[in-house]
Amino acid sequence: MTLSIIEQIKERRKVLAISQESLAEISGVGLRTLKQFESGKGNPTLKTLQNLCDTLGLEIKLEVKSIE
Amino acid sequence: MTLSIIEQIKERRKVLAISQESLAEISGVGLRTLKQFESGKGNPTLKTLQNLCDTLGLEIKLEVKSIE
DNA sequence: ATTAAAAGTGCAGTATATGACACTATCAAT
DNA sequence: ATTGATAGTGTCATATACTGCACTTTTAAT
Repeated sequence: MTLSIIEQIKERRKVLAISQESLAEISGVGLRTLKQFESGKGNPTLKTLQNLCDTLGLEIKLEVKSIE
Repeated sequence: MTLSIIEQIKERRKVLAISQESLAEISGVGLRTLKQFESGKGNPTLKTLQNLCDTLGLEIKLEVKSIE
């Protein structure tokens, strides 16, 4: 059961015990925007994703899919 | 020298020897949109990224950044 | 049961991503 | 030098991402 990108971000935020409000402030992403993602709505841009990931100490990587 | 996400996608397309036009058609991403990305402009949405990655056999992963 | 903090939602304005069309530029071959 | 395929650009219309504000709901604590 692999988590979606958004779910992974949400999990990471919780591991770091940061509120949505704090993450929004630190990352520069609007609180309304963050709330939307975490409640399963929305379709973030790469820039927004990167802002969040940078703040959370996450790295976005592309891997060649293995032939299961 | 780490490549940007977009650059990695471009590289992958070339490895597979697919034209922008083919990739656009297969992935469902507009040709104009794809051209924009590969020429360094634009800020794709996650959905668009995933369409491209799916088609190219790439997987988007989030990793916890190692300390330095 | 109260309370406070955190998370989620409705609405509305602004910015911008997406996409189509037509065009130009570049490249690779003969 | 021509030709054909591929890549890049200008403009514009439409869709939607981003955001703030105000509000409600949920969660977690005493």
